[in-house]
Amino acid sequence: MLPADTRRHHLSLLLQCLADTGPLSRADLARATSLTRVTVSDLVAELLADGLVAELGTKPGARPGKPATLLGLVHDAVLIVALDLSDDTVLQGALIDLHGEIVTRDAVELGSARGDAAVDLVVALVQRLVATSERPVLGVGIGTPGVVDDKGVVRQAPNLGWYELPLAEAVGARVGLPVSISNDANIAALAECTFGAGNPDGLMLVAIGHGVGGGILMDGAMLGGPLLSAGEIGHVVVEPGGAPCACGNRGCLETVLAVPHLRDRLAAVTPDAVASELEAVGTTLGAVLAPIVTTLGITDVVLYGPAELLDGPLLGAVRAAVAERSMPVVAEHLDVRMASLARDVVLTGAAAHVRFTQLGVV
Amino acid sequence: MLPADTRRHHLSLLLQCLADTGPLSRADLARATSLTRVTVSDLVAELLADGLVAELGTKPGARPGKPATLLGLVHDAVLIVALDLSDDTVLQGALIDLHGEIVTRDAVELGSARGDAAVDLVVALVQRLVATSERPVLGVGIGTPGVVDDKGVVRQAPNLGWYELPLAEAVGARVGLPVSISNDANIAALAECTFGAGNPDGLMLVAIGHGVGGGILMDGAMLGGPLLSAGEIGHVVVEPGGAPCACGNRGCLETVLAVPHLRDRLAAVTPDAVASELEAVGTTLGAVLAPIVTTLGITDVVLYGPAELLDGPLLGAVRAAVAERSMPVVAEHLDVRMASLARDVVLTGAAAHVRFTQLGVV
DNA sequence: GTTGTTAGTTCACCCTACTAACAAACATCG
DNA sequence: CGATGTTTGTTAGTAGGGTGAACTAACAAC
Repeated sequence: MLPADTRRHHLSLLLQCLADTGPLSRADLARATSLTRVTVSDLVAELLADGLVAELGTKPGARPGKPATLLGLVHDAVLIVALDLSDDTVLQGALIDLHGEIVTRDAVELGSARGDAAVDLVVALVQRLVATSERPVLGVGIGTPGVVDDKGVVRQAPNLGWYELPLAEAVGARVGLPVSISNDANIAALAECTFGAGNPDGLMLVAIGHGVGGGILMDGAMLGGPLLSAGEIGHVVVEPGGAPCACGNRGCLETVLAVPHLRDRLAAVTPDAVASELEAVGTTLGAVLAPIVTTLGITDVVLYGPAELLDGPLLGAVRAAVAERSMPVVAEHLDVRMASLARDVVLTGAAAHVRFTQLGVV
Repeated sequence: MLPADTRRHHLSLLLQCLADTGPLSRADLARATSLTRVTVSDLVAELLADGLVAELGTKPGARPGKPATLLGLVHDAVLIVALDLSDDTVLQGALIDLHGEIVTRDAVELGSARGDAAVDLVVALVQRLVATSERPVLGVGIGTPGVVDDKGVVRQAPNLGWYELPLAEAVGARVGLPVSISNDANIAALAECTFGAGNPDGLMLVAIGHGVGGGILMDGAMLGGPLLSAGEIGHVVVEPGGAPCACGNRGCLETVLAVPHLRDRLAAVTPDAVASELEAVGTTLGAVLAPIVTTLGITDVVLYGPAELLDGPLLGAVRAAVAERSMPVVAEHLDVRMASLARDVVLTGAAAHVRFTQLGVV
């Protein structure tokens, strides 16, 4: 840690205040951060020079003393390149501003590309988006399926044929920008907390798609764990000795809750039995969630996946099952709901991740 | 954050290196921390002046160049006052050195003291221990039952009659030392990782006594959560509609696993059925742990409580149940065992907490 | 003895944030 | 309307922290 890191930290503090509270004067910032007005002025000057902050005129409201000049975040001063690699066929990309608004979209067919060829596609997509941007690019954020460590090494992502691949380093070297990489579900949880209504002190996102994954934020941080697998709820066994699962075990939650299995199951019953089938699955999920939610004291559980399947009897059953099996205090504070940002959670989460790593803004 | 914090951080880095690796020379420290030799010398001078570090003579091994002088931690340069308030009748205290070795013990009867009277007892015990110490006291660490926030405010501890009590502030003001307070189970988990064999990246401790509590360390940090209740596994419902619990719900894990209930249950069966009873309880606990362990990707589960009940068929059944219901990758890396430090976990954990907050040494 | 290597220190310099003092711009009150 | 008091933001000057360059000290190997 250099003395320059102190300065970066203080710059982050200021940006964080402006992001949380809206426009403030230098004196306001000094009070909020308990830095000196002098220091704040100096730091603000740097942010003004970078264009991240702009003066918005004098503060309204008639009070004695020299009128304050308000400072506000310039949300499109820089843009973030965000990639979502969670789809099997298409790599999604976007340019996103600091408020999480998508400015431009782009995509590339994955085709049969795997391994290095897939990396080439990622780099090409990033470069196209960078070329599109009319503003400086703050960095590149990537959400990928699989296991990713905190240094941007993809430990394994079978869908893309990546094993022990230092993707952040590789992409960073080729595009000349800082690159942040995370697991898609973890990053979706981050998006829910950053741009949605999620509580970063205790939120779990359950991603239901081809498989069942998830991500957890506790005390403001994404959980990783020794295996970098925190949040991976899909392979909790719900039916010992049940249907075999790709993981090697039997009766995993994924064998019941993953979208393909869910659709198969619904197709096998009469239309008027659909609701009760969904409820049964919801109850199963709730029974798995209850120990987790109670033990972690989580307040937000967010489901991410096809609303036509999840947002109805299933969600209701989850709520009921969790409430029945949790400590009352926890159940009172708990909110089980669908993800608020629907389809772009991974993209916006990748942007949030970059915003955090580069600017320190949560 | 002041520039002085940078220095404190660097001092912590050096202490951490010495604690992890054993005696090192200044040049070794410079390499390990990637600070300059100049800076390390300066920092070391400060640590030498404080007595936290001592020169141990020249480094053995014949190599060219000036021989290095080894520096080592002085583990009893300062002592820590640690308190364990988890017992209903006696407040335990100890003086503990930086290695977690107990130097002196002391205790005070709680009697019927509650509220402010209990605080007085705590202060008296601390003052007695401080007076006993032949070395400077680094700080006071307290492990208490109940809910404690990160600022040392006891939100509620019914056993002691404390509600919204700023205990750290109160005790700190009266004894003139920095005070760190945490939940007893959380702090026990910390002890297991600091002085025992626990993995701080993913460990859960389950404390089984009068009630059932717990603490979790993930990614090196104690989990708190929005309700400050992370780890509280006792009130997960294992038998919907089962026996009523103090929490207001029915069929909580605590109604099955808490020591009094466990003893009652064993007393009601014939001696040769004891093992199978314990196994049944162990299986229940394993079923609760499995979703948590799998979803967090935890590698260490530690049981803390009476070994004659836990360390046998019950532990074995927990292992089996968790393994059956978890993802194979997780089960492979998982170790379910008894706490290694037995009866002094809370005391040593409190010491570890102080060591961390005051010196930054994990 | 010479050479090369490693450890630890001295010195001059840069960066950061702070205190003290001040100018600008406003409200309020007699 | 002018004097007074407040608040904002800036301009010095200072103290603390870390760094690179160069130096001394101490040793092995030839």
